[in-house]
Amino acid sequence: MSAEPTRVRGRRPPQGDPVVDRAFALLAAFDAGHRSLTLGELSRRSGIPTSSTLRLAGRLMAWGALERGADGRFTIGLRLWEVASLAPRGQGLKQVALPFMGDLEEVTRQHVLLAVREGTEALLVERLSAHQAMDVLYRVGGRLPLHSTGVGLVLLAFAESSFQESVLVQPLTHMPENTPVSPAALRRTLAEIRRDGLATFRRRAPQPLVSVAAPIFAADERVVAALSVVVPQEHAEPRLLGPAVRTAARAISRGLGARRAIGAPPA
Amino acid sequence: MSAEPTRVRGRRPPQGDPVVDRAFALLAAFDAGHRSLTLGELSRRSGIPTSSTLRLAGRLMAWGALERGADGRFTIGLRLWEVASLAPRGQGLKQVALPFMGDLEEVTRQHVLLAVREGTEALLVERLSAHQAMDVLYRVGGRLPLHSTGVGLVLLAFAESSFQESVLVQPLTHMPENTPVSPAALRRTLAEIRRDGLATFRRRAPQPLVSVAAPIFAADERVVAALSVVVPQEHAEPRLLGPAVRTAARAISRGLGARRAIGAPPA
DNA sequence: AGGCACAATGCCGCTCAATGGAAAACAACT
DNA sequence: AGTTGTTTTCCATTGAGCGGCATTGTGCCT
Repeated sequence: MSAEPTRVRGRRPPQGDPVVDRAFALLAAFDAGHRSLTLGELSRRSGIPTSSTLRLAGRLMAWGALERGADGRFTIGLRLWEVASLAPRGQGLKQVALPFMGDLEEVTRQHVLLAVREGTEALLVERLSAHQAMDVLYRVGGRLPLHSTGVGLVLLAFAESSFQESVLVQPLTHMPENTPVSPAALRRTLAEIRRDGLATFRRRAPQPLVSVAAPIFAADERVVAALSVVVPQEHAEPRLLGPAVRTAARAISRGLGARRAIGAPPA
Repeated sequence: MSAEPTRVRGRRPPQGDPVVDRAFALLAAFDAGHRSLTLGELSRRSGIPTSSTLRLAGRLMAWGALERGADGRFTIGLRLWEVASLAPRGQGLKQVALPFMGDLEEVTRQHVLLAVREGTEALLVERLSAHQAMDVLYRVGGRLPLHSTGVGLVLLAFAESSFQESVLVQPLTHMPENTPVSPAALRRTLAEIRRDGLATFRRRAPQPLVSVAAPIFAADERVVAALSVVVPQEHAEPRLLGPAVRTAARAISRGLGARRAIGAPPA
């Protein structure tokens, strides 16, 4: 009966995720270490078959979410950057903060960081660094741990307590040194930060440094971001840095519409 | 015959664009004047029926491309900003340029702009502005005309000649004043810019200002961006600004890997 | 408090856009 | 010319996406 070889081409394969999710999976295949990808890499990293990857990537290119160089490698497109710059917690925040960050940088001549909380990490929204500043730690758009950076501690200290607990439950370590963090000590640190409206974080490795961070309040009186300066240990005069950071943070809060923007305890 | 009311629910409606295009149409519904949208607004601005908009927006939220506030309004999500920050022509460029832009700002105490070409316009990648600087003109992520801004003229002057012609063919006007641009004069201006590696653009309204711009070269020796300072007319000493901008632009080019980065004519 | 307009969400049966394996075209190596 | 890996084209199938409609929620003007 099967004289004819009956083409089995066309049998619809089992499907994966919905199209939209796949499209964004393509975008998520890019990271700091992989800013440009070939079709094959894109396919492997996103887990989508090559042919589907090509079809989808083609659509993303047509819109401008991806670009393709002369060598055939894909990169994130400028059109995506353009709409993404409308993110209130990204560019919107940065726009208000940047001039004040510039002031801080001029005074300290080191690094000035602006970060927000995203999930269980801090996301670096902006960084100003003088030429003569110490080696760079984090890049803009990158993620920082909440429990072992100045900005992270501030964001954690002013987060909802339910979220704090979920973080404190997990085992935490300071990363380059790989030393464990005591939950009790961290709890005490967070209380101090809330009391002072200021966090001071010291790190030994890779270089000894001090980070002084303060919260930034939005119009609804909640903490939306953290501002900090990072200076080398020997350079440090935290007693002088504290007021400077707090003042800048307060100025930014006022720029965001906060009225009673705190930064110091009522008494 | 039609005794039964025969439910016509379910008849598949005529479809619009493919899903992926629609998803990005949702993102494109946001702009500088509309950073947050209700479901209805999002639906109207993207041309997608409400129910479909809700379903799609839900998926975008699950991924983090959109966020929804307590008031039900949608905004661009931070996760999108995060991947978009990997765009080589956006953040990548900015990362190299920022320190040198900072130097320029400190000297001039006014605006420093960094822009790339995107389609027939310039896209503002970064802007530094001192507090005491004159009123702000453009925002980061916004678009500028090629033919009536300093950075735009540089990008146009160093673009492929086929593209230049396509621009020169169209009728152009300087915008706030609404005066027409003479193609012959523009052609001469572009030739001068190529010769000098420097553009000087003056504008009367809304305030008299001078913009001095220089090209930034990438590793392949092509112009990928333009750098400029914008200062008020009375303040201006273009003879001094020129070398400063050119030096900074050259430093950035070198940072991008350009070896023979020009900025002045060979002789 | 009733009526009106608009916004947001839930529901569901129909179909066509999206699907991935196969194979061809292309490239870069021996 | 053979081997290996990447990119692109082709296509028969089918479940994910479709939007009209109904319902509920929310302000605003009588």
